Amino acid sequence: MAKRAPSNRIGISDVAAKAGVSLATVSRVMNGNQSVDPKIAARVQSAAAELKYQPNPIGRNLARGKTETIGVVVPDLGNPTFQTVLRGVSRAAAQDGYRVLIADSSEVSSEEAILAGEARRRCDGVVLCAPRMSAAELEELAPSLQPMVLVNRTTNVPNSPSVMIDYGKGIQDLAGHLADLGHTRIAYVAGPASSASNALRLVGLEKFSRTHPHIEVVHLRNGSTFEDGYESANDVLSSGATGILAFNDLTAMGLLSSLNERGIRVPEDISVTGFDDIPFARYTTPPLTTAAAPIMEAGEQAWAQMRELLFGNAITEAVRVFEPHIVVRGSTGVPHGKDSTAES
Amino acid sequence: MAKRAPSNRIGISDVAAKAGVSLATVSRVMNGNQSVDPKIAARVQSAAAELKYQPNPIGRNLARGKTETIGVVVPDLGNPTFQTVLRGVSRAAAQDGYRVLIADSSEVSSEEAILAGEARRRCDGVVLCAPRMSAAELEELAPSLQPMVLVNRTTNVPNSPSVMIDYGKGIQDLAGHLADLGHTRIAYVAGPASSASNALRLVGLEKFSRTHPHIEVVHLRNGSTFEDGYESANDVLSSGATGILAFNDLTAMGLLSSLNERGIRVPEDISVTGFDDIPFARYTTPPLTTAAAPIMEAGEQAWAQMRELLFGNAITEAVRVFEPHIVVRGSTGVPHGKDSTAES
DNA sequence: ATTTATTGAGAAAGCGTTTTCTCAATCTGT
DNA sequence: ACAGATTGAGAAAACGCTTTCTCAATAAAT
Repeated sequence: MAKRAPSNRIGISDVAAKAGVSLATVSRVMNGNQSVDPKIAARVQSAAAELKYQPNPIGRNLARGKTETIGVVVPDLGNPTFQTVLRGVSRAAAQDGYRVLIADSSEVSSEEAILAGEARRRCDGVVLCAPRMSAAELEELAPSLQPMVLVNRTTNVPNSPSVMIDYGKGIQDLAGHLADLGHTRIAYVAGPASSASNALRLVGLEKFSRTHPHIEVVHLRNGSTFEDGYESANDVLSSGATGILAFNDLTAMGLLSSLNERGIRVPEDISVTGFDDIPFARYTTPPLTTAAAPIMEAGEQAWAQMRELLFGNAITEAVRVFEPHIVVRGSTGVPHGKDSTAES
Repeated sequence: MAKRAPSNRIGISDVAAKAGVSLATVSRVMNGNQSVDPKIAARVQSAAAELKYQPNPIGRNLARGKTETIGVVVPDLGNPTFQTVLRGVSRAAAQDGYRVLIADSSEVSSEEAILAGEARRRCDGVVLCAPRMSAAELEELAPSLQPMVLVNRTTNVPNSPSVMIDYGKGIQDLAGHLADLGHTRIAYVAGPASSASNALRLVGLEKFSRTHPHIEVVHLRNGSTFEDGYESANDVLSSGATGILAFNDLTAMGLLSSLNERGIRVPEDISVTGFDDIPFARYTTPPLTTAAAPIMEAGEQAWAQMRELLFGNAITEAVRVFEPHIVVRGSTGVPHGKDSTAES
């Protein structure tokens, strides 16, 4: 791009001309550099104001070698979890004057690495949500993405902090809640096998079983949608469990719906819990006991980690863990036959 | 930024050196310029590949005067509507190799104009969702934002296309559906007064009343949340209407919940409709009759409009309107006393 | 075989800033 | 008053590319 187009946009040189100073001085004034005579500074300021001069960020980016923008890579912008992470990151970053570029791989995981790389080149750093990416691929990719922070997974690549939701702890707490109520046979209606957060729940249940040997935990395969939950009813009933841990709120609602149609009372006959505390969880009949994951906070912390990487002195190597907190509503209660809560 | 930091990142000059050609040639090869000897091109390609050279988009942006990025300004990233618009824009733009920078004003409407301007300077164009901005302010802002496309509002500033959801048509169709079922007294439980889409619904109802003079339409003030819907039950019942048009699915669900508690049967005693067709609308009891707004399509079309502005030959001045389509489920039926549908 | 058209690649001028370098002018201390 | 320390502003180099300009080397035409 050479001498074409007289570039109507007004630039730093226009201001310099109007104020009768050099480009360098204008730049200094615009950046609040102190080493400039207040008188001249004022002259530049007013010239800039009169011309409504706005520095061109692109030129600035090149000169400074940074964009004040970070990329957020998500596998699916339609997924409420990632929407919320995105929102948390965006809000927190905005506080520090940073913007967010989105890279939605639309579930095409083969594109993920490329997309992340492109985003990284345009930005000062990347927040990566890539639950399905293999550990090996991540390990290879991570160094080229730094500064990078991971969401809901970790890697042992140096200088790659993470924020995590402790799904294992959440499911443990829910199981504990059912145990406290007196349930002795609990069923976990699992999510998709490929889901990383499902794996974390399984680890949590493992731990639960070890600390509660007298409680039977049966595992049922299932999915993550309302329909999956609906269709799990047969398995649930034949499992003989009185307390059901659904994979998430959606499947819990599906299950609730099916149980309701069959005339099975919740929580009198069967207790049901969800996970996530989506907005509608409180409006089901009965309102759903669930574990609320502080996803937005996680997003905000992802920015905090990124900020550490960008301007931090200390070498951050942290994994910040967020624990879901359970919210008890009407879908859980004392199992049939018992008539008093048994607090542990 | 002068001679500091030997800039470890490999650049175009490294490739040029390795391939034994000039920078210009490397650039030409990287951009698929035909006027380069295939032999040399191959040499450059392999040099680039060996060095894993990736062009720096920032330098490229400056040289080309464009970023292949568009900004999407939304008033609240937590609002499902804007999330969906964002997703639609992002997906469609990605098809053409464009990325999206998000600018969330977090409901601070005083910041909206500034944010939009900043986004514009970093991007090649802006998709603006600013339902609350005054027409005057928009008119003043619009020229400085172009190329710009508006979502769910219009302006008479030249070259400022829009995509719109026709909320008026949607509510008319829902009212028409109730009329067809035989309802003669219909209540509209309005949304927030400040809401632009509420205003559009009112206009639609106006039109409906004109074409259906024999049907009474009463207006009730209300809000946009589940709770608002729940609390509207008294007004609804005392209105004497048998068909209720709730502002949206959320308020409809609140109303449904309250009616259910009072033992009022839906749709036998009262028919209820929502608006939006949120994912849970199909899972209420009874499943909710509602109007589905094709928001994601609108987002996709917003990109289509933007593309026209960016590379289009014709001067686009279009307003693209998307009509909601009603989806009839179990929450509407023939009013008490009638026993057959009366098709119009 | 000589002139003209064509292809192809290098040199260099941007793109709009920031920042280093440089040097004149003003200030300090004695 | 004079050498040395400061302050302050302009000139120019960078940032990493793209693209025009220019010109040598071929191919085509007479």
